[in-house]
Amino acid sequence: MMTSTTLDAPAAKPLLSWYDRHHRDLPWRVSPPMAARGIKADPYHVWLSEVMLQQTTVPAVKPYFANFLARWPTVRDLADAPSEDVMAAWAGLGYYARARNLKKCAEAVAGEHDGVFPDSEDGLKSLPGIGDYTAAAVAAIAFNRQAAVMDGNVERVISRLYAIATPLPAAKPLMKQKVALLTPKDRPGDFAQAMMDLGATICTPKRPACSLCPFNGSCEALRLHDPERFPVKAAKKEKPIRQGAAFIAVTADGDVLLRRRIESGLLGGMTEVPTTGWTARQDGETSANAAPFLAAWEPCGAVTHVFTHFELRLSIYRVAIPSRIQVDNGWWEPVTNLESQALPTVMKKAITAAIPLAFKHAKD
DNA sequence: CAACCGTGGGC
DNA sequence: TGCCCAAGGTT
Repeated sequence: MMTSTTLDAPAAKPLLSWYDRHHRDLPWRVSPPMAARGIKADPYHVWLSEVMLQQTTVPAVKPYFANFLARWPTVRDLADAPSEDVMAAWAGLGYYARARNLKKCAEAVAGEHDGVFPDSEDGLKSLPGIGDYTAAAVAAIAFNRQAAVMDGNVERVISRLYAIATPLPAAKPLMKQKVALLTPKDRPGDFAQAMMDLGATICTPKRPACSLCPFNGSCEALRLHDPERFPVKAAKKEKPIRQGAAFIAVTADGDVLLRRRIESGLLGGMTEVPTTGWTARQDGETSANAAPFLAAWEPCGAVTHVFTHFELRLSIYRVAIPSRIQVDNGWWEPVTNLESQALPTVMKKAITAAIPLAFKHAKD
């Protein structure tokens, strides 16, 4: 039997054929059988899902996507919504700049584009929160444009197909070239989604199922018997630890003191309980003198929360007072209303440490 | 370009 | 259990 060391160049056809048989059914997706019945993708749905899916898993996005569409069926509805409502609806999904930009983008589309999304990559990329990936994805999926869509999945597939040894992110331009050469004029949206489905279900980071891959006859990494070696990434940096304290004040009526964080930076625009600054460890005392008002603050444990680039250790203090006290930049919210507030996960953890039953599905 | 920016699930 | 990772964008 003859063996060959040369591989056929990958082609889009086998991937699209694989996608027709093995595509995932997702709430925001017009799958091939639906497309065959003449159903078109709604750019608003595509855009909303793509923004939610930035660095976020499909299972995490599904309930948020359904809730957003139920509350704001069109991009104009979202543009007209109060920011507080949008931030509250986004709470728990993370990367809150996405929610702020989502609102700005909806306002731009509604106000400057007659409620119609631009149908070109350039037009889309000029909108808030839409970068290289999302512009290409919306252009391809919603508008059938021959755009080269490259996300983390595609990077992994491409890096393996061509055994690209250059580390990310330096290898991105080369990878994008390869994607552009592979992207077909026909069904570019399905091709993009197929590449992502392939990366999510077959060409996985660990233990890829190469025997099931439509590219297994033309994958250089597989030929080298080491697909997991790709993509090569730069070493990660160590996560520093920061400390602080959080203060949960409750009135006899069951109201909790809340504040709004500034618009920019970490958890920007979200709701919080009063806290100290979060600084690199300053031995022991996490100053209870930074409390929102003078009272007999009682320590009630600690909360650890891991952010993208640091670990936070919050000392929790609580106090029960007879009635509301006027506090600058703060307001009192009934405990029964906390569920509807724009509270990020770390704040729910802090509140739960002081008021165990504050949230119905609170963790211990 | 590198730092910043959340969260939850899987192994 | 700690680490890796998931449909990235902005500054």
